[in-house]
Amino acid sequence: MNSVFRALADGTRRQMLHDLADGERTVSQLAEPFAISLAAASKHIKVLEHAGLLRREVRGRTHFCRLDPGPLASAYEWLGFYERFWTSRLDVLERLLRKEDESRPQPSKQGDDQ
Amino acid sequence: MNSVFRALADGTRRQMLHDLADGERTVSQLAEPFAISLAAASKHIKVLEHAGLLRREVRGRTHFCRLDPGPLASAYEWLGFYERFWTSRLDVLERLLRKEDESRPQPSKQGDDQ
DNA sequence: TCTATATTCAACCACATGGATGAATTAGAG
DNA sequence: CTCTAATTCATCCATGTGGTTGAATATAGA
Repeated sequence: MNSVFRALADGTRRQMLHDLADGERTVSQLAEPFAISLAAASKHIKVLEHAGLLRREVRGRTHFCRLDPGPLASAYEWLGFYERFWTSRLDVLERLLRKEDESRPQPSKQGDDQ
Repeated sequence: MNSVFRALADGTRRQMLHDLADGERTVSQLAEPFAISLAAASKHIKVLEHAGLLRREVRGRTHFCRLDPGPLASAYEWLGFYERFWTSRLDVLERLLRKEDESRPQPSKQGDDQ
């Protein structure tokens, strides 16, 4: 779990995952959108691989990567434990009120509700 | 999002969140289960706070912490994008086969499928 | 075989992280 | 006011991270 969340804690790697969601990609293809060296991208890919989020298949001199959703499912499951906290009536009410607050930046007469 | 996943990438902090799921906790209470200094626990709590996962209310000399589920909901939502990958028929089949494989450690005749 | 391509490896650097420890801050309790 | 409790601050340390660069490895192609 540690390595999974750690891997997700970086925008570069999250976008790589997003790219992999469209299908198989080579290391160069994954690196292409970023202004970093291939070696740096290679390290990111290794982090994803170590977290089990990415599987690599070497065909010739090219490394083809594909998404492995297993750890994402585990993370999703872990977070699911807390689902009740953001779907509870109290929390929904609280967020509604906060949203109300944001869309009404004139604190002329706060306290109509609640 | 970075800071949220970063905060979740540590077992100590994940357990703190789990403790907070049972209700309000003080800094000392959150630190108690761990064999680390209060200062170290305080740092963990600050990481959670910075990620927006924890709200702090100072009453007297005691800091009371409670869970803020908002960022967890965001993370959950982010992961939800990939849900189709672990609920697709192909993936379910693949995981079933892998589970079959694990429960049958005699590789006498691999290659029946595929 | 020679060369270009795809990728990793090995150092190196700046900075973040998780921990310890001891002093500082703040506030109840007597 | 003084003592103690709750917490942070400041400093230090070892290790990890994200990045660079240049060399190494391995394969495809002429």
